[in-house]
Amino acid sequence: MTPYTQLETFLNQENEWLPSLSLDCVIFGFHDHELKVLLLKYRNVDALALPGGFVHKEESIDEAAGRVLRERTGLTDIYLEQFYVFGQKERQNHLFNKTIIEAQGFQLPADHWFIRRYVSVGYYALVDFLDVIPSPDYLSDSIDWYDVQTMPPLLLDHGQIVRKALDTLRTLLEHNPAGFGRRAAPLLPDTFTMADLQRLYETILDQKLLRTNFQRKMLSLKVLERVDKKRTGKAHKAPYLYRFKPWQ
Amino acid sequence: MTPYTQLETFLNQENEWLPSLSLDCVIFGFHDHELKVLLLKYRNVDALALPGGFVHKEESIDEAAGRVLRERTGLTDIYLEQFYVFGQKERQNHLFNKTIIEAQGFQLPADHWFIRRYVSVGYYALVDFLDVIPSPDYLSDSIDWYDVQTMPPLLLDHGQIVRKALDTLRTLLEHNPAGFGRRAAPLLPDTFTMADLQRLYETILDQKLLRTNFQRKMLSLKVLERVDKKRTGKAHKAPYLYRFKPWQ
DNA sequence: AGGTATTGTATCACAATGATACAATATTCA
DNA sequence: TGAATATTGTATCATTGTGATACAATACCT
Repeated sequence: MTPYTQLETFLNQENEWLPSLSLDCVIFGFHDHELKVLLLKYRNVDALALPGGFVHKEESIDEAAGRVLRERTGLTDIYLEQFYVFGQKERQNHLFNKTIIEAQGFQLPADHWFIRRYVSVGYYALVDFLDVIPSPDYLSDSIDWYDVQTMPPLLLDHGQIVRKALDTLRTLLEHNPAGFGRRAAPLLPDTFTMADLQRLYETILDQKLLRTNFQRKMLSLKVLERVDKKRTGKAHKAPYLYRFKPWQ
Repeated sequence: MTPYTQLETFLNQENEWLPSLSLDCVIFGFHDHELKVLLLKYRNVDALALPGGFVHKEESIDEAAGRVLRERTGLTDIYLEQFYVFGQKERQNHLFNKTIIEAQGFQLPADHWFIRRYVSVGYYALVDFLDVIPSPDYLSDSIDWYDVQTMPPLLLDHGQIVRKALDTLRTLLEHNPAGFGRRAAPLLPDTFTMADLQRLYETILDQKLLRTNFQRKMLSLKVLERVDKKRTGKAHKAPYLYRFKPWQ
């Protein structure tokens, strides 16, 4: 099917979806000491946006979020969590949707379902950066990882949505570091050093932590398992490697 | 307007609302050392349900929640917070809605907007028990306060919604007692004793707290202001009265 | 006027945390 | 080859926060 007919098919699928409800996924990865988020760029539209989607009439919103994540990343069985509903009347996603469709050469009638007002449920996911092979769909030019700290301004309220997701992550990490540690497992390689883990925490919290106390704290949580010595070619004492213990 | 025509008008208002989106309000009050929640009973239907509503096409979901609260309690400027979205496909609110309408003697066509699937945003509010004069509307028999601990089973997933709201309150109270203290102001009279405050905390947390440590903790938060001596007729040492300090 | 139940505060032990010190060590480089 | 280097693992000290207990103060009752 050509992109053009795919799009046409999509635009005729009004009855597939629950009206006025959408969802946006903030998909976090970690690489090169940077917290990354998966963003896509629509054809002929300049700014970046979150991957999002709609809810089938016969699926729960959690299932819909899992499906969107799978469609975008190919990943299954990923921890996904709803964190907020964005329902400002000024969201103007209808203008945004009109723009990305018209950039493809289509004209939409004023009451087309795709350019109505949507209330959007925000979900975030923590995924393994290396497992994701981003591949753009028929609406988008590209889908890629961007550093959360330095990403360009996003379309609509998507910048706010990313910030809220980050806030949620921070709260989780401050109030329930053990729970976070487990869910954060995909963000790190199978085994990692304490310094790796600390960099992840520092990136999310956006603050420096005292190395020695961080180590003490992490070990006291009993969620890490010491593996071996790292011996790779660094000119210092070789650090221990750790992995997350299996659940419970 | 008679209840009958009011209901008829309402059932014709499909275009007023955002489709597939509803909201439910968990309105908490505190009285007689019990945490209460406002529940309504629909005419000719036995079980209890949360007051809920829909979102106007020209209002944000937060505004809609404020409006629903105002319609039910007459209260304005109340702290309201979104705490979760309930989007299971098995929610079956359509069956529930069908039941409460047919209990009024109406027959609805199978595709009527009121008996479609809804995804519901949960909001909670903390209000002054004494300020609320519950008055039932044309769909409901009664609206009244029920003790959270002993309330009867609720319709649909409304029991789960109340529990989730309580969980959110608990988390707030454990991780941010100062922030909670401020928002909880409507739950207590203008001035109150430390024992009153402790009973509120114990009720929400559903656990006993050590009196002396509770007092120390609360005073350390710097959100309370000591007022006077209580002299009312209790056969003990008169406790101090406190009030919440104005914000910041 | 003494008894009673409750309240306000002090204190002790212990756990958690911030901060600093220092020895151990894998590699590099003189 | 062996000292230099940067980092790592652990110990320790001071401070703060918390659970638990003790006790004096006091408003009202009888």
